[in-house]
Amino acid sequence: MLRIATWNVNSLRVRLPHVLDWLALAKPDVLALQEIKMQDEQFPYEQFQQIGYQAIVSGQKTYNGVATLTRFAATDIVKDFPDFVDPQRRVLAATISGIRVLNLYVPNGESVDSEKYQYKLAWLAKLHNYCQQQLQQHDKMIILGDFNIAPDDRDVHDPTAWAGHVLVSERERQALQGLTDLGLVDTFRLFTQDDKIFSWWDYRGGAIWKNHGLRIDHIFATQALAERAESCEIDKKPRKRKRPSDHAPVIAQFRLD
DNA sequence: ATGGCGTCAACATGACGA
Repeated sequence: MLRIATWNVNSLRVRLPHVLDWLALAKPDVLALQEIKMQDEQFPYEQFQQIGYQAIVSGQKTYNGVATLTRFAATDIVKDFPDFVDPQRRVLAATISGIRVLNLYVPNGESVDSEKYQYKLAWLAKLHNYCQQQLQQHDKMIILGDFNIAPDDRDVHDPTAWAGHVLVSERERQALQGLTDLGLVDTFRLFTQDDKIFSWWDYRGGAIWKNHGLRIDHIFATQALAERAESCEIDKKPRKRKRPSDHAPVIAQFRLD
């Protein structure tokens, strides 16, 4: 059995108590964190070590930064897409228990007419190439993180208001479809076709209490793993605590032999 | 139409996020 989760914590410094509490309750084997907003030297390795997790980190001051906590050894660590020089720390690949685990913080994109949107699309093209290359070497692969893309209108609280905007725009959705075309499966949709289930809610306007959100945090898996998937769920409880991240953790469970 | 909320770096307020 493998329990693996993803959570954009929006500052690990601020959210450390929530992360420690959630690890104790949810007991994942692996937790992919995004937006840790700290450098490697500031990472609280000891506090995770004390509860049985080792950490691999690609940190960055102020913005971005990803880390993967794991109960099992992590090898073959990669922190950049090949041939893509990027000071922004958004990628962390490792092999854990024979599974290639790719932790991602996909760029936000700001708005569809911005430079940052072009960066997002270019970044997603590099991701596609990297996945294609990795899939040739690994039949068991999990790609998880904050994708900053809602796959379809079921994943959007108000599709009319959001139509054409960044996070739901056609070109981003096509990029995500490109991963599906490579054989990667959105594990959440193996278990429910319900609409209005979200992983992110705006801090403003009490969005969590009105369930005004988006499903933008995902756990994709290759077919070899998808057929062993037992669940994929979003845990809203941490989002309802005081001083929360604006994202909730997503956790999937796989049967392994 | 704008800001709405939170974090960071810094010490005022702008950048950034989604």
